Amino acid sequence: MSTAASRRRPATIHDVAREAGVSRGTVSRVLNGGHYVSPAAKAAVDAAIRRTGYVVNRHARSLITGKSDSVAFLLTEPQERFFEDPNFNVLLRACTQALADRDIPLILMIAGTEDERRRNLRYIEAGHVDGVLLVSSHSGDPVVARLHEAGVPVVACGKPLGQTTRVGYVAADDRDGAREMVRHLYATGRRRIATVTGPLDTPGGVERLAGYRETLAACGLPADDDLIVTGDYSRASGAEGARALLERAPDVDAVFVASDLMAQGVLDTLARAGKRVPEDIAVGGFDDSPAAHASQPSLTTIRQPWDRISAEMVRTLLARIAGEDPATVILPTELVIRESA
Amino acid sequence: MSTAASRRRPATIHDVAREAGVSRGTVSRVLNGGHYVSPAAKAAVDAAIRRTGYVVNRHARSLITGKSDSVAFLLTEPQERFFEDPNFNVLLRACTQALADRDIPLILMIAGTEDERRRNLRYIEAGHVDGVLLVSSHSGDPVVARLHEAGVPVVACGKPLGQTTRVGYVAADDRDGAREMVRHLYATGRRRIATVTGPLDTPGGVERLAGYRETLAACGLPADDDLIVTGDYSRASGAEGARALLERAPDVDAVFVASDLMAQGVLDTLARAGKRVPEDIAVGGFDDSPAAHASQPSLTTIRQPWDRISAEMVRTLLARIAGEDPATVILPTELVIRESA
DNA sequence: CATGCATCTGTGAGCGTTCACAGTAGAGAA
DNA sequence: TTCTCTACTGTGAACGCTCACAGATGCATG
Repeated sequence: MSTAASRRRPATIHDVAREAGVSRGTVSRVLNGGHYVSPAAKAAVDAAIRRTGYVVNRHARSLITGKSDSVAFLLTEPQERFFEDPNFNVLLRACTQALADRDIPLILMIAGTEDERRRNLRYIEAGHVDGVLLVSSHSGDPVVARLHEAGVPVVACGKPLGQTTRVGYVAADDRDGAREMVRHLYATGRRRIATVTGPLDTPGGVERLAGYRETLAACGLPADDDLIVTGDYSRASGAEGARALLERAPDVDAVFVASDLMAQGVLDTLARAGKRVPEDIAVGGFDDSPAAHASQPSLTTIRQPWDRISAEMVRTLLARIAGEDPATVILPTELVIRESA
Repeated sequence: MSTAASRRRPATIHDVAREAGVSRGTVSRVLNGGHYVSPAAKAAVDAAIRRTGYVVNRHARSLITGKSDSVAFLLTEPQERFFEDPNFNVLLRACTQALADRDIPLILMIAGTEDERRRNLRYIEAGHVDGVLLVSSHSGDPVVARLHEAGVPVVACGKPLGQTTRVGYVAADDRDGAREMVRHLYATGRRRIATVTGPLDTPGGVERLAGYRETLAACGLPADDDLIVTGDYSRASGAEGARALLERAPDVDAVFVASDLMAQGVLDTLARAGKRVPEDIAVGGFDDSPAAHASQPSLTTIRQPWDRISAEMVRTLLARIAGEDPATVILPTELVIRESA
């Protein structure tokens, strides 16, 4: 009677029901938690599922439940940033896996251009995904507001700046990480501590600068605008920033750089200027990217807990989808001491 | 009468039909190409769609067509490789965009462990995607055979080694790229040309080594096994390979390294050994990764046309889904001359 | 005037699920 | 006994769409 699953026509819930000698409803109940099903029926259904190789048709299910059982990973960044920043990779991978653990596929969306943004929003607003993991660090991003308006659950990576709507997000404690690094530089005897910041329309740029300022004040060091230059997270801007710093304040003995990539640029410039690191100038980075321990000298930096960030993003997004209020999660960073400071 | 799309209940094809004063069938025909529809009806439907904000429910469509209108991007690689190799990023992004142009969502799947592999295969075999973009460089990958057996259209990135089944793939011309690099080294006067290969169970490892050998022979240089060391694409293995090379053949004047990342390792070792690049030893890489022009000295390398590779992968996969036979596409590489050779 | 053909349109059926509801059986309480 | 409650099971009706088919129209052809 029973036959193995045919490649041609995949087994349906009907086939399973017939095979198990029960009704569709019972099979469906087994599929959805197994409540109100007798042990005997459940066993029969399980066996029938195994025999037929049945896999639920998600389209049919989604059609009636109205849920898609999938979420979007939406990246609204200019192209370069995506490639230069290794954090995105870690984040993407960890989110994919955290979702896979719950059997939820991740749909990757990249909105670099206005046109792509429109297309992706259309897709999302049509209800084709249950929620959105948003990676978008720039302030005033209209996507956040649009999604909120459409009633789509969203969890952002990093605090979305300049938003009037309340949106859940998960972030590392940028400010405290910066504090910790500057405290470390101070503790190792540095007294003229400069900084190369990130763009000031990103949370990382703003918060890390704030942590730097706070700690300088707390240590009793004077605030000096000559010690602050603004970068854009690129290696080139780090190199440029270090040049400016050396010119404006030749007596600097430490630089807190708001990203490892920029720190590479800083190291380039310092090497070219004949400064020894860390003997003449200590350099502290941020991110603990793979480049951090590959650089010469290896980089003392602040590790962001990307695995936990991803896990929390997925967890809070699913909670949001289940009806909970937007949540904010701030995760602690960790100082990683290597050669450069 | 007509009202804007309600956030609560999205417009259905019924709403559009009523709004346009036609039947569901006509609306459906407009949606699917507009054949056998009078201009007047089409205009009315288009207007109604715009007014209602209608977006097709893909689940309902998929339920009846049996197609999901989505494809999977399946990565079956050990974790490290994914992060270290910038090519994956380029590939992933370009594929996402090429698919987005055709309004097809990309579902990202990562199968690092056996468990993940099983889960992803189950999902794919259930027919939840129409096809698979496969990134898996190791030979004898059982995934290829499984997918083929399940009748799922597949296009691989790079030639799948050790497969008995015929599977379509898109690849750069590794062998010719290697030839070109070795020819370049020869043309600039080098006569003791060594190589650090990739793993020999990957197409890149095999083909680039073959190109190296061919060109040596074509140039009338003797084949010397002391000049060949095998790496694993990691920076560390490049450093290790260079050490072995310097010991076994102290007179080498050039190294063709099968990846930029390994070439970084080679440069590290050479610098430590006091060798000048390119004066004492020329170094040629492969990939043209971002690191190639960031290294000291910048790396002469072979560029793989990742944008075209992605575009071709998507194109051939869609053709395969449409019923065409598996296709093989080989794309030309390009020599990029910088400081190291 | 019938016939054929191409173009256009509406209708019913059905894709594979879940959900609400009705119904059954058995156990315990009144 | 009879009633109520709980645990379990089956059945129709959707969900929103496409597809096959039947029908209608207009126009050229025999």
